[in-house]
Amino acid sequence: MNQEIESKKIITRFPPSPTGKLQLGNARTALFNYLFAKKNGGSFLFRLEDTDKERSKKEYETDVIESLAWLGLRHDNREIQKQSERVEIYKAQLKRLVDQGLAYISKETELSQEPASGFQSPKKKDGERREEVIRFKNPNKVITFTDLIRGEITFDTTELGDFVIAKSMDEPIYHLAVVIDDAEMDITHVIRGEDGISNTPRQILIQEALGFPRPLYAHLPLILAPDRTKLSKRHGAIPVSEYRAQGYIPEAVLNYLALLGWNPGTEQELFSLEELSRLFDLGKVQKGGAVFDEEKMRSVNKEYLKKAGAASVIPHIPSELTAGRSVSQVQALAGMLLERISVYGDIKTELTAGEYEYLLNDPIYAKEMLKWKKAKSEPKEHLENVCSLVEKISPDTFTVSDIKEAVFPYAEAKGKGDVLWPTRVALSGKEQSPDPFTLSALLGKEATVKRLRTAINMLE
RNA sequence: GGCCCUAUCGUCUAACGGUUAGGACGGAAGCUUCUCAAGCUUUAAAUCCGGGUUCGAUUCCCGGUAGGGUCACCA
Repeated sequence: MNQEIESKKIITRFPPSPTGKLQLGNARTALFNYLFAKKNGGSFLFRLEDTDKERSKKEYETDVIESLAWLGLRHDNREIQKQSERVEIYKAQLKRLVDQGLAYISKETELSQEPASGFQSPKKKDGERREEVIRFKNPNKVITFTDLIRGEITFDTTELGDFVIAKSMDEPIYHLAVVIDDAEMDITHVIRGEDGISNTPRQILIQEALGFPRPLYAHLPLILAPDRTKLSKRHGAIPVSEYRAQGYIPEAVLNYLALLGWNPGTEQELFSLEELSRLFDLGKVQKGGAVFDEEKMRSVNKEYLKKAGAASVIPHIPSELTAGRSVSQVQALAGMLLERISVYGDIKTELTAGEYEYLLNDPIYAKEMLKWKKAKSEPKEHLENVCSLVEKISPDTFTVSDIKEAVFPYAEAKGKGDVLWPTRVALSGKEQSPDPFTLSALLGKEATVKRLRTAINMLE
């Protein structure tokens, strides 16, 4: 059977249900499906599994579609297929099963046919139970399938009992719908999360009853929260759209996600989507779950930020910081910010934390701070001299390099800390800040001179 | 609890049976134009346990232990 699949064009799919925003774990599943298809010259298809009418929402549908587009994972089917629009197809197949005696309409009495076990499902009470459902007639056989990542997996399906495959002839349950959709879309490889392993045997049972070919399966390791349990909406999972809002670069997110559970076997860590599409190999996918590490993702994003350069930062600078500044001042600002952030949104965060207060208002500080702790000389004279050096620079060439050229020789002659520390404090009012040359360029000649004079006056 | 899956530094991971067990993030230390940031250098840190197989096990097999997943008229 596998022979015949291998000769066909490879088709993978990503079938989220619009019952929540697109989470990182789902995004990685989509990515791996995308990469596997591209690597093998196949297609990557997208469909929405919205058979659950109560929980599916338009809002989530939009989020999922937009998040996927933002990440740049384009699917090859033009029209997005929705299960809710295919009820007639499911109905026809359901009817076939019932007619052939492979499924039956079950009158649900007080005693259901759930397999007996000590485990009590806490969600059993959810929703009203129908008086009549369609159950699959379980042939009670042992199913063995090959998982491309884990090898052979065997289940005895007897414990599944006659499971429900539809709430009514018009309302198929997930297991039925996936099997039919995958067959109709000619899906050759089902690549999904590890939590899908236990669904596989019942889906294979349905496939066999319907006479559909069996796709190849690959179950990806889960993405875990720091406590090593599955990342879920109520447990640490953050939607892709949230990372987008925080100012992550989509390629960086994809890059990080690719490395969660996979690596090419080399020490390379930065890849474009094209490179990933070339290098990806299901055989090199990890078996164990991987803890999501936001720090690592931030550091990957920082690498992308560096490649994007200072110019890319400019559109992300809040207007309060750019207001009243010249083009060159804004460029200097972008350069300064680039060194200090990992994602664009950090600018806003740090601004809110007061990190860039000196860019908005004249600093307020105690005059004692003007003296460097290891100073060997008084700061007042140095500030006066620096001020007059600065005043000689043309406001048109008031750049970091020109300012440094004018002031640095003096600082070297008199003691760098003795000169630079008070200058910097006069400009920023802070013990920790960018260097005084950068600060001057950011503030412009007028403000720089004004702040230096204020400091000199404080020392009178 | 039944069934299924998994097991290398704190985290993500490399090592087609033979390596001083490598890299990255994070940590520590140092260097760099005063402080911060950035950068550079150095450094600490791991093969879950017990049996096999083998001249030799991180690697193969078995058992244990631990962790996870799943047990819906959700997907």
